[in-house]
This record gives sequence, structure tokens and C-alpha cells, in this order.
Amino acid sequence: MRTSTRTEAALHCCVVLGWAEGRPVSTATLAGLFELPAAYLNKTLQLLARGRLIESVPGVGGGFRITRRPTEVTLMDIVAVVEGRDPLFRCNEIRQHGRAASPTPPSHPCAIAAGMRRAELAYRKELAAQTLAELMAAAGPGARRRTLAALAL
Amino acid sequence: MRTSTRTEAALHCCVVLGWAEGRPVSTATLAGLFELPAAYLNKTLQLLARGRLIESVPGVGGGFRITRRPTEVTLMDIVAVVEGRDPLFRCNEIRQHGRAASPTPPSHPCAIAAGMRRAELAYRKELAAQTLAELMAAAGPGARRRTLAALAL
DNA sequence: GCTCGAGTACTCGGATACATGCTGTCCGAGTTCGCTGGG
DNA sequence: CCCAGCGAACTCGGACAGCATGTATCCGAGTACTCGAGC
Repeated sequence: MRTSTRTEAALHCCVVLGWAEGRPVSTATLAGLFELPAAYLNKTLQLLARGRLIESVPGVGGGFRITRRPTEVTLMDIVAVVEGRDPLFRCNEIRQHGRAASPTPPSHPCAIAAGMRRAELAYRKELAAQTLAELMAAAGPGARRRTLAALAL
Repeated sequence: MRTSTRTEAALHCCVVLGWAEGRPVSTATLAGLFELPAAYLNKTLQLLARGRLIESVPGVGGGFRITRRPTEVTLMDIVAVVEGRDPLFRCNEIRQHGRAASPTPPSHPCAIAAGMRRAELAYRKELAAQTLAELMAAAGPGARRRTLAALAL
């Protein structure tokens, strides 16, 4: 189990777009900031756009711009859009498949699935407790200044 | 990002082996309990054996048996053995790759990686807080009884 | 000088190949048990 | 009747294909700007 590299790119892009404060930044510019393949990064940005976290601006001078205030976007929002909303642990109810299965449908939920969901909930809760604005602040003023200077190109 | 189906099988097998209380249970028997492919399940059991959570008993009447007390095995132990010990989020330090990179090696760690690690830590902590014994108890006495009856075959 | 229009360059968007890792399967090495023959 | 030896069945263990997801790429549709001609 590993988070995809798209998540890392999406988070960094959200920080940059947050610093841009609504000004559109093109895929090519963002790709140049991180030396990532532009066409592939575009796909990740489209995911974020579908999740309504950013919106696309077509035409010359267009790109993507952030739609919400950084204080109102959590890490959970971004991760959920990129990684999907499916639970990390999917219970296949194998306890009900073979021998030793209960003859009647079980009233109690699968204890194993419940335990995994509990951990997953802690994961999601911690992600939801962190906002994009906190990430932008934690990155430091130096990174912000260098990034804005690079965007002016 | 999704946990593999091996994790679900590993957890169920650990519960069964815990109920067996040290008596070896063969791969074929465990596979029959959950209607899983025996050869594939064997691979998962080998992982658990390498992690010292269970041990193999060769020969006729052999199989796998648990090596620790269920109160001393956590969900974290099992998940770590099956899913690997690598972090969920791998930071590629893309902030240092393209333009806007700091000329000097950054003293502060990547804020994004730190945020993701924080959530991951909460996930691991919650897994480590649950023991195999608790899982066995939560599964209920009915499941335990039916499973032990199936093992007697 | 102003306005209208076509052209052009740049942007996103979806459709298309490639790679990696998980899923599933097979066959071989080793061990234990049971049977058989002899003492 | 007891014991030693052999054979067979069963077990794990690692090596081998198939498939799904993630990664990477390309080309087409659409839009805003720019330049030029006409009024």
C-alpha cells in the first residue's frame, strides 16, 4: 500500500496555487516548478478541477486557479480527490464464504473490518485537521518568495 | 491507495491460529475456511512466518501455528508484515527539483511530507492499539465455536 | 484614428501506450507417518 | 512380539504466468490575444 505520486504533486500544486491567490497558473509552469512531465501533471490537475478545488481557465494566459480560501481546504479534501473516496480496507466478508460460516446472516459487523476502519478513520481525521493554509505557512517565506519569483517568468 | 486482499486474509488467519492455540493448521485447511486459493494463501502465510508472527511445521499433520500470545500481537504487527514497512507517503522532494528550489539544502523538512506523516502516524498508532486477542473476542463465541469445529475435520 | 475580422499561438481535455506490482498458479525439496519384512 | 527400514503421502517453499492499476505520452477541441485591412 502506497500513496501515488500524484498526491505529492497535487499537494505541492495546491500550495503554489494558494500562493498565486487566484491568478491562473498553467500546467507547463507548474510542471517546470517541479520538473514533472507536463502532460501527466495535467491529468492530476484535472482531477482537482473535477473535485471543485481548482478551476481551469482556457485560452492564452490561462491555466488553473484556486477556488476556495486556503483556510477552508484540508489535506483530506485534496487526498480524497486524488486517491479516491474508497476505503483503504475493503472487507470481502471472507468469514461468510467457506466452512465455519454462520448459517444465518451475521448481525454483528466483521470485527476485523471494524478494526481497520477505526485506524483508517484516525488517518482521515488527522488529514482533515490540517488546512492548506497551514501547509503554506509551514513551507516558509523563502519557498513562497522563490516560487512567486518563478511564476513571474 | 488500497490495502491488498492479503491483509484481510492474514488477519483472519491470525484469528483462526489464535483460536487453535498453538496447534498447527495447514494451508489447505485455512484456505477451505475462507474459500481462498490455497497456493496463494500460502504465500501470505509465508510472509507472516518471515515476520516471526507464526511458524511453519513441516511434514504430515504440519501447517502453521502461532508463536506469540494473542495479547502480545497487535494489528500493526500483522499489517506491517504483509503490507511492508515502507511509509504510505513517499516524499520525492520535488520541491528541490525544478525552479524555485532553494540554492542551499533546506534545513526544514518538507511541510507536505510532514503533514502526511502525521496522519500516517495516527493510522499506525490506532492499529498498534488493537491486539489480536481483542479481535478474537470481538468476533464472538459463535464464530470461534464454528471455526474450531471445522478444524476438527 | 477606429472598428471589424481572420489568423495564430497557447490552453485544457480526453483518448491512447507502457511499466510496475498485485493476484493467481504450478512444481520441487523436505519431513513425518504408516506399512512391511525380518529377527 | 518387537524393531528397523523403506515407501508414500502430505507439508511447506520458491519460481513462474496473467491481470489490474498507476505512470507516462500524444494529439485534438476550444479560447483569447494579435495583427492587419477596411471604413
